[in-house]
Order: sequence, then structure tokens, then C-alpha cells
Amino acid sequence: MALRLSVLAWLRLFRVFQKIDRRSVVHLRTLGLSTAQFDILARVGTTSGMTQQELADRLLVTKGNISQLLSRMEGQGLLKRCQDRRSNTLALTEAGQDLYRRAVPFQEDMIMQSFEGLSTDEVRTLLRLLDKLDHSLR
Amino acid sequence: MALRLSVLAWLRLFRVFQKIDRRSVVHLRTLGLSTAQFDILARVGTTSGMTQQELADRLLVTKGNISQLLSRMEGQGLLKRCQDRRSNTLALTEAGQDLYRRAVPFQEDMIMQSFEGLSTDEVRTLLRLLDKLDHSLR
DNA sequence: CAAAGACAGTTTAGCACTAAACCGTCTTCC
DNA sequence: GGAAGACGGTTTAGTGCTAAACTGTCTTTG
Repeated sequence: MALRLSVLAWLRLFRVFQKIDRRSVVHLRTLGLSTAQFDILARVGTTSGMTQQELADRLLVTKGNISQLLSRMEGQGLLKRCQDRRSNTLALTEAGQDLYRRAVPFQEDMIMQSFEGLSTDEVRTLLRLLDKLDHSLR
Repeated sequence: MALRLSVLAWLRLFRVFQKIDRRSVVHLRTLGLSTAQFDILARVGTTSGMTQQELADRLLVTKGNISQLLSRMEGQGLLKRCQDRRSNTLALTEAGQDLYRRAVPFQEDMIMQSFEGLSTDEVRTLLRLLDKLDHSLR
């Protein structure tokens, strides 16, 4: 792979990521959520009963980070920690589930809109290439 | 564009971005640089004489952020602020230029390696699709 | 059984970032 | 010429993140 082409591809990847990410941040803010909070809401919403460590592993962040974020979200009444032996299992509260049911489709819509500039075939190709790239990255 | 496909593409995009970004962070740390510092070093290294506001606009961050980062980097002797009317123009010091000359090829190499899993044609296709997507994002 | 280690979670220090308030200086325009 | 505003930069409060130290509980094993 040529240097110039790789660097261009990386810059473009970064730029696209950044643009969609920013949209997402603005979009989620209307629901009072940050990206990090949405990620947690979405994860715990689909898979209840996870421990904090499991959640951290799935989101690829540290358990320290999760600990802090959960404290705030628990304070806002979105979820509950239930102690179980030496670990905590996590579950959304009623309010959390309610927000989950609104936020997930809302966010999915935003993503769909972001990809409107490409045809189905193009998205399929993009997906295939990104998959290949992902796997080659160890 | 279908919902499921878009969401998959976004997750994949995010994952790939994250993986390369992490590599980059680890890689740059061996030079004692954070991503933010490298970005500034690279920008100021190629375009000397920018103001802080211009730099902020190019990197798409706030001038407040730039102000803080520059203070640290100036403290480390990597660059200088030269007051000019009511703005500051920026330039690398000797040490900064030296680091620049080492860091940029170093980083480019890392990027090239990251794309090794794809053929030249595949990278070209990826680039074309990302470009199209980028332009469609307003 | 008691010491050692493993493991889940919390805390702390520090960087990167934003938003908004703030401070100076230059410009404009009555 | 002086008030009003624009503009560049700094500061501050608050979020998100990491790394590493710390706390407490379970498990292993000599």
C-alpha cells in the first residue's frame, strides 16, 4: 500500500467519523444524553444483568470510567446497581427503559440519514472493506 | 438506505477508527506526544505563522482548548507564540522542528501499516466511498 | 485455618475537550 | 474623539477518559 493513499484514506476516515459523531452528539443532547451515557443505556437496555466489568470490556473503556458514569446515571434514576457477591449487576429503571425506547430508534434514524448519500450497494461495499480492514487490524 | 445496514456500517466505521486511533496513541506516546499535541505540531510545522484562532478552526476545536495545549507545549519548548497586534502567530522552535521531522514520517508509517490488509484498489474504493459520504454530510 | 492472590469496584490525579464568561485591543461610526 | 462592538486570547467549571493506587471480598493452598 502506497503511503500517500493510506494517509489520505485515514484522514478521510477520521473526517467522516468526526462529522457523524458530531451530529450524534448534538442529536443526543436533545435527549439530555452524552454519547457515553447513550452507549451505556443501549448496552444495559439490551443486555440486562451485566456486571460493571463486563460492561467496561464491551464498551472498551476502563472500569474506573464506568464507575463514574454509572454513579451519575444512577443519580439521575436511569439505572440501578444490584450488589451480588462482590460484583454489581446492572439494570435500567422504569425511567431508563422509557428513555431507552425513545433514544435507540431516534439514534438509528440519525445514522440512517447520515448514510443517505450512498446507495445500498455502496454501503455494502463500504461495509465489506471496513470489515476486512478491521480484521486485518489484529 | 436500509436501517440495519447503515447501523452496521456506522458501528464498523467506529470500530476501525477506534482501533487505528488507539494504535496511534500508543505509537505517539513513545515520542512523548498526545494526539492533540501531534496535530498541533504537524499543523504548525507545515504552516508557520498561523494565529491561534486559525489553528483552532483547522483542527475543529475551540480556541480555549488550543490556548491550554499551547501553554503546555510552549512550556516544553516545542513552539513559540509571537504577539502581533492582538493575535499570536505560531512557529516551532528548533526542538519542535526536530521532533516534527521525526514524528511525521513515524506516524505516516504507522498509518501505512494499518492499511496493509487492503490492496491498492481496495483502498482507492474505500477512499472514493468515504469521499462521497463526506460530501453528502453537508 | 491463615496468608496470598485474584478479582470487582471506587478513588484520585491528570489530560483533552467544550461552553461560557472574561479581558484587552483594534475598528467603526456617530 | 469616544462609545459600541468585534475579535483574539485566557480562564473556569464541568464532562469524559486513562492509569494507577486503593478497598473490600472471595478463593486457593501450604
